[in-house]
This record gives sequence, structure tokens and C-alpha cells, in this order.
Amino acid sequence: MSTAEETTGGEVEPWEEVTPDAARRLLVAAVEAFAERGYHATTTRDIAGRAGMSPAALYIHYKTKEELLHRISRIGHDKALDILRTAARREGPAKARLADAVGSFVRWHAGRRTTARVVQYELDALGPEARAEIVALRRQVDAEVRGIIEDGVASGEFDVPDVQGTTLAVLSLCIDVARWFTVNGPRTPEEVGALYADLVLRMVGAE
Amino acid sequence: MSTAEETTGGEVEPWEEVTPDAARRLLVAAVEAFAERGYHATTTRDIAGRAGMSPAALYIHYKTKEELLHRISRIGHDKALDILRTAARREGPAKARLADAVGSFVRWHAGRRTTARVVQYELDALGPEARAEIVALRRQVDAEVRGIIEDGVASGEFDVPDVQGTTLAVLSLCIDVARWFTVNGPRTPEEVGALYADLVLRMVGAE
DNA sequence: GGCAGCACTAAGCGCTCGCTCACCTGGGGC
DNA sequence: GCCCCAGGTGAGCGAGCGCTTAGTGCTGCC
Repeated sequence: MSTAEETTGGEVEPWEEVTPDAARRLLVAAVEAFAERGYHATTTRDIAGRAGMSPAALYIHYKTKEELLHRISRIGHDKALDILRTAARREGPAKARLADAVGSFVRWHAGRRTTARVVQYELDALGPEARAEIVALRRQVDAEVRGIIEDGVASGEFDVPDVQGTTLAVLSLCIDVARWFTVNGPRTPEEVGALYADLVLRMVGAE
Repeated sequence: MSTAEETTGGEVEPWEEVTPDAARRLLVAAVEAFAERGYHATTTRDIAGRAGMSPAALYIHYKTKEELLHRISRIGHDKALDILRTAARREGPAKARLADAVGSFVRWHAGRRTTARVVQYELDALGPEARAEIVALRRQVDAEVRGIIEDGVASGEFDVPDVQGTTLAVLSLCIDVARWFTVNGPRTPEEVGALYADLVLRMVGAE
């Protein structure tokens, strides 16, 4: 472990946008705890303890436990959407863009599975207004993938009878990686990304 | 609603093997509550309330709240495995057997999504010994699907470079249906089953 | 009618939860 | 030297948790 940025499982935690330092430590601790046990099974004492602070310190930086989840979910969705957008809006044929999008999206879900788990599976723990904000981001994620598939159908690269259904299936496949992937397994995030990119190209009839 | 068997979302609840009646009502109430809010966010008072009983009544039929989850998980996994086995062990080419297996597995996850959600997503709430029992069942589920794919590769029907990885992806795709499917959506369980069977045949190079 | 057996309830125990509050502390400005 | 105050702590509040216990009423058998 060469720097303080390396944490459990070799994941790098790029929460640089969260300041001050104590707030970031609490947030990283919350991500780990939520991913391991789920939001409802995690106590504020556990989060504060992992960050090396007293339970009361949490409330200096966050109003409630739910605000922690909201911040994590928001930042995580922004990052996931950014990854997809970068791949979707490149130059090139739809086939290459879809493979790139799926590959990088899956690498993120595998390599940063701690964050991805919280982001993808703890949505229901948010209150109505926070959930609505996140759901809007998810619609944008859906639109990016659907856009690539529509482009491929229009150009004749893909053969897809049900564009919306296939979009849903592709995203579902990628997201579920966060549920089963483990660093102790036989595959690296890169390998899973490559396998999934190939499988998705088959699903859209591009191979 | 013609009979007492119809519940929220039009799902039929075939928990006939659970007796006596009060124990079944409690179990059905627990399935609904766990599916809506998750195991940890569900209280024993909520379960008993949904079943029209006092909180203490739960402990006449079940030792703990966890035993309820264990029973649900066990019965659900048995049912899911049974569905897959029935399709996998039929006569016929691997292509037809895989389409049948995926179609029926997906129809179950969509049509009985309340149960499927609890079964597939609340595994970590179980204690070590109960979890080990369920994990063993999941390995059998994996073996059934992998068996069909291996058969298809051997007979030349399928073109699959990574059998274990593809098996994992197919199961992941099917299971995640329980997360996103809703009875208010535009598709019926039958439609999703047919769409997914087609997508999976493409994934194994059978179309 | 009388009574045993059992499904069920009302009340509540001990505990832990999310969160608060009164107090402390150490480094910067003058 | 002194104050200030952001950022922290220890103790603990009210609430709600999983679960228990003492007692109640209903049912079937004689």
C-alpha cells in the first residue's frame, strides 16, 4: 500500500470533491458500511467508528444518516453517467461505442463495487424527493444507452426487435455486476468488462 | 378478484405447503414487507399487523424473525430450482431447453417478483449456517444452466468462448428482473420471458 | 357442566437506535 | 496574553426494536 488512497480490495476512493477531510472520511466509512450490511442495518455509531470519530461528530458534517446516503448516491450516479456519456459521445460506429460504453460501465461496477452496490441497491432507502432526483439521473443513463442502440439500428449495424427492452436488459446486466462481483473471484474487472462487451454485442446482433 | 388467493399485483401466492393457516398468513405478510422495505427495515410488529395479529403471535409459529426469512428463502429457492430443472431435463436440443429455462425462470422472477426479491436480495441478512444452505442451492441453480450451455457447445448448437462467465451473466440477467420489474410497467411477465429467451440465445450464438 | 390444551393477546423488559446538548480544546488574530 | 470559535467529545434522551411472560378465551372431549 503505497499511498493513503488505497483501501480494502485495492479500490481507489476518488472522493476528492468531498471536503473537509473529516467529512470525506465519514462518507467513505459510510460507503463501506452501507455496502457490507445495507443502509438500514448500518448504525451511525458504526460509521463514526470506522472514521475514527465519536458518534456525535457525524452530525457536524451531515444533518442525518439519510443525507449521507443521498450524497453518496448523487456523486455515484454522476460518475456512472459521466462514464457512459464519455463512451456514448465519442466518434465512431455504434458497435465500437456500445462496446466501449458497456466495457467501461462494467469495469466501474466491478472495480468500484463497494460504491456501486450502495448506489444501485439502496435507492429505496431515500426519501421521496431525494429518490426523485436520483430516478431522473437514471433516466438519463437509460437514454444514453438507448441512443447508441438506436444509432446502430439506424445504420444497419444492429438487429434489435425491441430497442427499449434490450436497453433495459443491457443496463440490468451491467448493474447486477455490483451484486455478484468480488475481488476474490477468478476475474478482474477488465476481464468482466471485455466479456460483457462481447455478450452485449451479440445481444444486439452485431457479431 | 375472484378468490382469496389473489393478492397485491395479481400474484397468486402458492404457499400451500405452509401450515397452519396463521403461520402461512404471517409468512405471506413477511414476504410482502421484506420485499417492500427490506429485511432490516421491517419490524415484527409490521409483519404481525399485516397478518391481522398481535406482535406476540409471530413467536408462536416462528422462533425468530430470521427464521421467517430463512423459511421464505428456502421455499423460494426450492421453487426456482425446480422450475429450472424441469426445463433443463426435458428432451430436445439445447437451444429449446435453454430458451425454455430462461423463459420460465424469468416469468417466475417477474410474475412473483415479491417473493423473488426477498429470495434473491436478502440473502446477506441470514446467519452463517442458513446462508450456507442457501448458497448450496444457488450452486445447483448455476450447475443446471451451465449444463445446458455445455450441452449446446458440445453439440455445436452454441458458440460460447467462456462457459462459466456466460452462465453467470445469464443468471444475473434473469435474477435482476426481480429488481426492476413492476406490474405497472408496459410488459407482462410472458413478454419479458420471451424477450429474455431471445436475448440469451443470441448471447450463446444460437441465432 | 367442567376442564385441559392451545392459539392468541396486553403489557412490558432490556437494549440499541438516530440524534442532541453541554462542554472542551487547540491554533489564529490582535 | 487573551479571546474566539470551528470542530470535536461524553453522556444521554425519547423512541422503537426483537422478544418474553402472564393471563385470556375458545374448542373439543368426557
